[in-house]
Amino acid sequence: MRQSKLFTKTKKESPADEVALNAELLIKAGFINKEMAGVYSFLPLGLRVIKKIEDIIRQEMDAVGGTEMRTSVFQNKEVWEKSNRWNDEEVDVWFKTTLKNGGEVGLSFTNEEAYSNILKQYINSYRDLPIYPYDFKNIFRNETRSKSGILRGREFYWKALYSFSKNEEEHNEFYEKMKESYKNIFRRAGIGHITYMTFASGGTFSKFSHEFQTITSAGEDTIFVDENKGIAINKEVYTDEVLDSLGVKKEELVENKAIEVGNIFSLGTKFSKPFDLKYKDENGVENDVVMGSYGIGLSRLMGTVVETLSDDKGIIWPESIAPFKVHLLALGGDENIKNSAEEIYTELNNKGIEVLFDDRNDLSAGEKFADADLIGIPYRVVVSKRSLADGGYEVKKRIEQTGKVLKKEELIDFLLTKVSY
RNA sequence: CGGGGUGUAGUAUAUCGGUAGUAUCCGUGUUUUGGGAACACGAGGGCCGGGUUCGAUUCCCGGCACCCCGACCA
Repeated sequence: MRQSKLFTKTKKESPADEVALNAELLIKAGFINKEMAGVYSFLPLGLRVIKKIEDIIRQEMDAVGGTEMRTSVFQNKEVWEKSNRWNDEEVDVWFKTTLKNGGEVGLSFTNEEAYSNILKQYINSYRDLPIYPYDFKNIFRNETRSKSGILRGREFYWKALYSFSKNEEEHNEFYEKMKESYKNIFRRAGIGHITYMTFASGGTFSKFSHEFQTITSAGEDTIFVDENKGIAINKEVYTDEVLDSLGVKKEELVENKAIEVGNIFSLGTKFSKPFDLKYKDENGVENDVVMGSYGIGLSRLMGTVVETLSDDKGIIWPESIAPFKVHLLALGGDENIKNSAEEIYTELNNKGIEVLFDDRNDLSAGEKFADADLIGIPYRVVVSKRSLADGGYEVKKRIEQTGKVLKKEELIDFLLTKVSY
């Protein structure tokens, strides 16, 4: 993509109405636009990041047998009355509105009811199970206080998968798979090293739920990390009894602030009962379906990455979710430079490498460098009088201070080298 | 929802009961091009409603919006 066609521009000044680092950097760099408290639009660069994250999650969900679908945002009152969650006393984050004919509808704040209601028609026999439908969608929560930029919005983008299993054993087997799946996702998104599977309160049907908590001072939760075991315990279940049952020692735990980027939860029959989700087994006997829920906030994950990976110049995107792999800068207006830049731009595109090409005229080198640092694309390639005199193109990683000059073929080889996540 | 704070050009800010200033951004022109270039000219502003006052952006009251702390949640 040519930067001359990218309508967003970077800002020098930090927004006055944001304190959160993620919002500050994402707004300055032109990834998001604030609409109101807790509500952000995703601009071209921001949407590319969201899509990259979505692709990673989709791959991992499909790998465990997930089937993607899309539930509606408008929610039917009658469906939610079955689980007694239409009630404002039970759920205080509903956005509700009224139809012309006087009927009420709500905007999705979670998906258990929608899935249970839909799957009711399709689950009859043991042959129909297990199944793992999931979707990506915008979720609406009327938070009393949204905060921290895109870490906690009133509208946010998430993935939710629900597992429908024949029994506890089958459920548990899948649940364990999802633990690994989630670890893969956060590793691939570039925050695996600071993200811990965290034991949290479980509800009626299991002792624990599992949260995936990323260490950051911007976090809302307090967790106790056991570095050796690679796990953590949420403050909400931090008791001697729990520590004993997990076999961890208090003196080996380190307290940290963290943000919950995902969670997995055993639901048991909490929803299959009210929705009458049953199946006949091989003997013709009716059994309750056993459910689980598995959520990830994609917009929150994006914010978490920014919150944890940046320097004083701007964002440092992990290659896996960066809006582009390469930021190509043409410095100066010589025909030689322009032609060389156009040439490499075309070749990289042909090789399938995503390039943001700063082809803007009349901008100083310093301004292009500053923009590149702020936007945070992993590889910066410079074409200039100097680079051409040195025999080619200067490539520098965002995380490194100095680059090197490569010939065209060397550069292409270098950029084509696969990085594994 | 309790507590605290803030509302001034697109953005970030200053001052002031009496013509609202600066930077950036934007437009035009000339000169620039390896770390947010220089000069000149130009365009652009007081959240809403009420009150006090000769006069309110400033003081008072109400509202709304936004931020932070707490409570609550992916």
